[in-house]
Amino acid sequence: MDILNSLNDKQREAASHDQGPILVIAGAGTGKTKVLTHRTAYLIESGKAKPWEVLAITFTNKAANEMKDRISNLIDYPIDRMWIGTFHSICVRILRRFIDRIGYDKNFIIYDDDDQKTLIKDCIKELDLDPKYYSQSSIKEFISNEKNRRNSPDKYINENYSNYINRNKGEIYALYEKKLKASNALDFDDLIIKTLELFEKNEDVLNFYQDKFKYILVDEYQDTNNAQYKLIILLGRKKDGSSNVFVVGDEDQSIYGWRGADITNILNFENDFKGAKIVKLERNYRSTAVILNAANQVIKNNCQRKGKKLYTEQNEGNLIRIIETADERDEAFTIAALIRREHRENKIDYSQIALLYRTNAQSRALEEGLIGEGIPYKIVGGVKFYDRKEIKDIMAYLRLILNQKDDVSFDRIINVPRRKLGDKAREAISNYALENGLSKFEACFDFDKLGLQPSAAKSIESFVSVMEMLMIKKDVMPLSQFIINVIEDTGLKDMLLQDPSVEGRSRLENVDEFLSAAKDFEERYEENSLEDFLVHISLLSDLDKTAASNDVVTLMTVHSAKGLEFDTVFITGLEDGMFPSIHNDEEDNIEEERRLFYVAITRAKRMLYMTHARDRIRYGSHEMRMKSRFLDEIPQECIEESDSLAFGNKKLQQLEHRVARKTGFFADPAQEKDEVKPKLKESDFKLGDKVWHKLWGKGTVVQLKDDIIVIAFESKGIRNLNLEYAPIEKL
DNA sequence: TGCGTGCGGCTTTTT
DNA sequence: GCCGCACGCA
Repeated sequence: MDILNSLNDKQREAASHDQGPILVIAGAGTGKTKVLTHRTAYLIESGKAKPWEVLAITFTNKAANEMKDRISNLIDYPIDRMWIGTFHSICVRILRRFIDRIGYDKNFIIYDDDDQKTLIKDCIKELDLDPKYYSQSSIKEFISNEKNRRNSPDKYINENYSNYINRNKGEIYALYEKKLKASNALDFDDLIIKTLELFEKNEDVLNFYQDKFKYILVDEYQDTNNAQYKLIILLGRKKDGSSNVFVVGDEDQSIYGWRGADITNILNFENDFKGAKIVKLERNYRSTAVILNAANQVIKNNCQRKGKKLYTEQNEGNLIRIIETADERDEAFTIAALIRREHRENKIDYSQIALLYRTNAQSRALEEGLIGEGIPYKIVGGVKFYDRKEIKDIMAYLRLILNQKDDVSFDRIINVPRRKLGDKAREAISNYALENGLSKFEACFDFDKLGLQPSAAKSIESFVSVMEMLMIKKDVMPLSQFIINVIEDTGLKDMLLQDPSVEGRSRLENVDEFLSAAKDFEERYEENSLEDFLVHISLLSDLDKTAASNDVVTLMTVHSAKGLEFDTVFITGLEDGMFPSIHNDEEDNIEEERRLFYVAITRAKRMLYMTHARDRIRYGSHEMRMKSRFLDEIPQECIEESDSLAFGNKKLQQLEHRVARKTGFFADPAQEKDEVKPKLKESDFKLGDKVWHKLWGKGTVVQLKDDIIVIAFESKGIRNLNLEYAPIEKL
């Protein structure tokens, strides 16, 4: 069959597999997506399955969209009838249809991270617990864990009754669940959990979907958590004992353990699905031999793996450059200078260059370097578009209009824009709501019974009448038109217009962008109600918007980079405590950090740079840093180490000196004068000369070319230095 | 009720 | 070094 022609033997073996469970271990860059898409196309083209009988699950919308695009290039079927999506979006689709079976309203809303935290904060306050002992983030993690383990609050409280702290955590969990339910809201975990619950309590629904989905494909199987795993089992194991589950994954790229992903799901696949076939894809089509060699050697240090070794038929390629810099500013400027060089001399598009880091906080310094050199860039992640205050405000209005039980949204906007409704009014509303079993917004309809000052009651009255009008408008206007009405009628627009600051203007621009997103959604989808739009946004991540952008450098965390590839990659901040993160120092976690490093390495096709700083500012103060232990796991023959000075440009040098003066780290003022001494020339040295370096001491000249001098230091190994700037003396 | 100030805690990664 | 919170004043 034509569709399978472009695959290699292993890929074809996987893609054309017929009946029964199969696990495809697909190393980085081995054509995983190709196998998934070609298999799907093959199933349909060969008549084994109708398009609507295939369920393909991915982890990101971006991956889902890419799959759809690529499949539609392979076959002629309309792909919109196929179920291709993330775990979360697939579950929403099922819940939208059947959630009333487990006591929810079909127009439920989805609470994101932020909403969750707000709700948790309310719970802690309501239970009168000290936020010092119960932080929002730890409680959030706790609740998520318990949910995914499928422990109910009651069960947890019973089991931990004697432990005061844990019992209280259980109480928070219980109240949180109660409030969620009352708001007719689901959090991210619920999307999966409630689908499980639906299936478990309604055999007919489960049977319906089991019959419907003749073939199930799961991408990134190593990242499934307990609940997702159960979902696959439920849908995948048919009543007649058969199971056409096709999972693709790579245990070496399992990097979401902290989010509940369970690497044993992939390691134990054969036990869960008896008679499973296993295919390993090990031929890499992405990277040079040097890069692959480094990746293989690094990941070899892990124990939790099935083991595989990537190979390539590409040539050796460039050595990996490891660069030590003075601090994070030096790091940023060095990288910027190198990017310029790659762009100019090697004609590498900016869009083919990525800067990776362990934590989002690192992006700021890097950004400054790029700005300094005038290099265009974009940042993936960090503060997401839909997380911006002005956008969240509009969303809160939209959600409240849709679902009057949404207390979190109500609290957000009741005094935005200012309506002179402060703590007093809020308290009165909240009390009345509690006494009468209403949501806060519903309570507002009884504005004359709340026992408020006349002015406050009047304010609520006008708020309610605006909202009532909007609830009517919702059903008679196209989406984007309606949202414009919301922004104008509620006074949000005037509020933004009144702010003349730069931030104010950018907020207005964001609102405009939001409106065009709504317009776009309205035109693109047939199911374009407000409900649909809100779901769409809730499940969207920043990553999904990265595809269509112009020639700019990409900055992102290593996590975000999974699944992507670039010609040139910079892995930054390779210092102990940073990468690996100080939080993941124990044995188990260090393996996940190593996998993360492995993911980072394998993003690079041609050129890989790694940087680490000696000194980095964290929490506002300087910290000395050691280079990452992971760097020592890369074979010597793959790397070329140097100091940032080897790439010296004017800016960098000035910077270096400013740093020196400020911190006294480099040199004392007396030494600084040395810099004025005549520049060194190539002819000043010959191979084998002994030299003295200000920082690294004694060394021997081993190579000289174009103003770059390579010196073997007794303590520091081989370094490249720029003759023009290197602080060295002939001995 | 709204706004300014000062203090403390915190950063891992995100569908 | 930033954000959120508590407190105090107009």
